[in-house]
Amino acid sequence: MLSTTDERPEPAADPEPIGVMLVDDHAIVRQGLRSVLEREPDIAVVAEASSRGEALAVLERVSPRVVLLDLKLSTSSDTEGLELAHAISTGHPQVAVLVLTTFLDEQLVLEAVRAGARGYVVKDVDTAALVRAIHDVSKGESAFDARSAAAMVRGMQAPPAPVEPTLSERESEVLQLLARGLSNKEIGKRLYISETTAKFHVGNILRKLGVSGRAEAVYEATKRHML
Amino acid sequence: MLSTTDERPEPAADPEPIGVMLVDDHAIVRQGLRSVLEREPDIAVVAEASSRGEALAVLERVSPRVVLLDLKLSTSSDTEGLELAHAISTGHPQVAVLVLTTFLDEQLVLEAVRAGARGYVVKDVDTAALVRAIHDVSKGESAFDARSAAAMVRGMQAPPAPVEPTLSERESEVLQLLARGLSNKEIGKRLYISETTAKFHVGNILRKLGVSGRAEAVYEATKRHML
DNA sequence: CGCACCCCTACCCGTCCGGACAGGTCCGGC
DNA sequence: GCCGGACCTGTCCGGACGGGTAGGGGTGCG
Repeated sequence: MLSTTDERPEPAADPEPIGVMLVDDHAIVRQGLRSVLEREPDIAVVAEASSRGEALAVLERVSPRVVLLDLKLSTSSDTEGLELAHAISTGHPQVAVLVLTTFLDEQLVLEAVRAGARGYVVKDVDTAALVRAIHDVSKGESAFDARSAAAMVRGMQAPPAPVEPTLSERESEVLQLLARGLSNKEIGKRLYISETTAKFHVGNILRKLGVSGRAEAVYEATKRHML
Repeated sequence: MLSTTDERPEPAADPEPIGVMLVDDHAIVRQGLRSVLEREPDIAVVAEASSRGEALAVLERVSPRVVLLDLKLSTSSDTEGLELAHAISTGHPQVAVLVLTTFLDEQLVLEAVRAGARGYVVKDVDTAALVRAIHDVSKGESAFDARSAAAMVRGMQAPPAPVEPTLSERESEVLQLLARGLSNKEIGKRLYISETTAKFHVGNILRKLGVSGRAEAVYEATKRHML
């Protein structure tokens, strides 16, 4: 490689900067991250993407060492980011996925790891921590900020009841109506089934959610993003 | 007409840059915004704050023309940002509050305006739009990106039932317990009141929320960020 | 002083809920 | 073919729920 390009006064670092790709659907966030990272001599932002499809398309052409993925569980599609993380880490195993997110969701840290993420950093941290995390994952190590790591540990050692109950198709429908305050009779009418059947489904929902009443069911379902 | 004391020497290029203060509890976001804005010759980031208290304290010393306020309804304290917006716009009327947020919440746009915000921009927009918004509010105009404006219009012309019901202190407590599935009897026991009284409060909650049952109450309360 | 508002309590009553029985039909997989 | 699962239906019953009516207390305001 003929490094005829530029004569840096810095003889030490950057034999080759770490190529980073930014994935976030917010242009301003991407811009901000780019500005922050461009100050680092050994980091180069080599690509950006604002969606799942775009990210995967770009990865066919360029191969960054690190993908900085903003997992915003904001816009309803809670799992979209996780799917993308999984798609990247399976399809491009040489690329390290570093999840950057706004909130610390204990559950989400675990799911991110399962989806192949090599690190999880909450946006709350200072710039230095983010840069450190990028360095870490680029070297094949994992990188979790203190709180994420703690959340992960807590999640790991609490496996007694992690099994997310799976509602059947019908039960999900009933749950929707249940949340809007419909009585069993009304649910039955709406779904063209008898009140008895509606009660049957409601009972199953309560059992699966581990709750003892409709109100609590709505509360739990909300927390688990089932509504 | 606010063209007051200051005599501009140069009508042309930056006689004085627009002083902007950043309020966001995420250091990375602040850093990113600062980087973006520093590229604008006629904008100067003159202060930062990461919390309500800090912001108000800083405003005692410096007087930016624009406060860029990140209203993240993420961390539970949904109204904290709104309170800050209100505090700033009442205590420092010469300061324009420009709300910058991650999500477009129809309700929140209206509340922000009521709280005195002069503009509302979703982070999703490109940098140029943000810069334009800062210019606009600094000139005393209002600035809303297309979607926020649309949301505001929709909200405005739908005033038949916009009156947010206000729950009393006690009712809020009852609502919390209600959502966790407690029965009237249990609520009474927990709050050291009789079951009858618990029923009384629950009834008032249902009436104020305009719903007909506990389940629906939880659903509505969740939607209105009351839990 | 009324008046409004919030908080607390009691009784009645019809409805609904949730659980426990006890069945039935389909369907796909071992 | 048998088994499990999802889906559907019924009956019984004690308790919870929601609405109504009718009071008690306290605070703060004009």
